[in-house]
Amino acid sequence: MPELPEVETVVRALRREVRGARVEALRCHCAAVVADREAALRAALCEGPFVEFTRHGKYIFMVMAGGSTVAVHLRMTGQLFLAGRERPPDPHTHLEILLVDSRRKLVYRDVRKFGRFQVAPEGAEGFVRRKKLGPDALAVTPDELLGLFCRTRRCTKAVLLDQRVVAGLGNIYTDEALFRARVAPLRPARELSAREVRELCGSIREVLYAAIADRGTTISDYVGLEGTPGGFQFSLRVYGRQGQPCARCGTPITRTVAAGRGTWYCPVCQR
DNA sequence: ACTATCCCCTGACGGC
DNA sequence: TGCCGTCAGGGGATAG
Repeated sequence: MPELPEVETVVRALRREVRGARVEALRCHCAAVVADREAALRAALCEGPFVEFTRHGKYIFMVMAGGSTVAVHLRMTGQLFLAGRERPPDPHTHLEILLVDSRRKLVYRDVRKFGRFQVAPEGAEGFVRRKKLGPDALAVTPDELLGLFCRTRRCTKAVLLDQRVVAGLGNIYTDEALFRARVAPLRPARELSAREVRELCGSIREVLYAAIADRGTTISDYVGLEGTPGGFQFSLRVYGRQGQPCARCGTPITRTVAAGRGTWYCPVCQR
């Protein structure tokens, strides 16, 4: 499931490979993945070349020369990759963005169809405000986290998954950051000391940068813009590792449910 | 205002 | 073998 490191990997590749390209045509095979009318998305994408690609949390923003912005969210199983024009669309291919002066196309594939392309008339910053997204997980400060942590009754994991608190963390990196900071996922957020919140904030940044360096995590569906999987799945210390020994103390990793999500942690190291 | 729950969608998996 | 029920999960909608 694409979280911040996977989205950042795609955005960096889009900048490198697609910035400056002009859209020749949009083929839509499934209306469900377009939040607006298909014609509105087509008008935005075809109005001029891609000027820039940006990201906030798990959202990708495609900024067009004409001033339009398109927000893309990959949700659970969305894939955005470049392919040769001759590649036939399979049943899970929902959008094809044909690029001018190139034999390539930008393909959107999504088994579960949870992902969305959405025109953002107010631009990226306005979109972030409208969705009430918190600061990006790579930019959030300990003070910002502390301010929200002491105002809630929820457990720490639930708070970290809340995109209005901090944007970009999903189930995998929340568990991994909590492990690195030695904080138990079910601890009420308001009980964390300022020192623990600082530690957690640092752990979030560390694990996200480490995952970006490995081009993200591929558990099942994620691929980068070139269609290749990430490599960070081999460096996960708790996520999905029920029964396997903790890397720090050897205690078997425990699985529980927090905030309705499968949650893995070390019952000894994490307090 | 805050929090929990349901829903979308499809593939994987377990039970019989 | 094959059928059917259950589960997974991000975020929006809805209900307490």
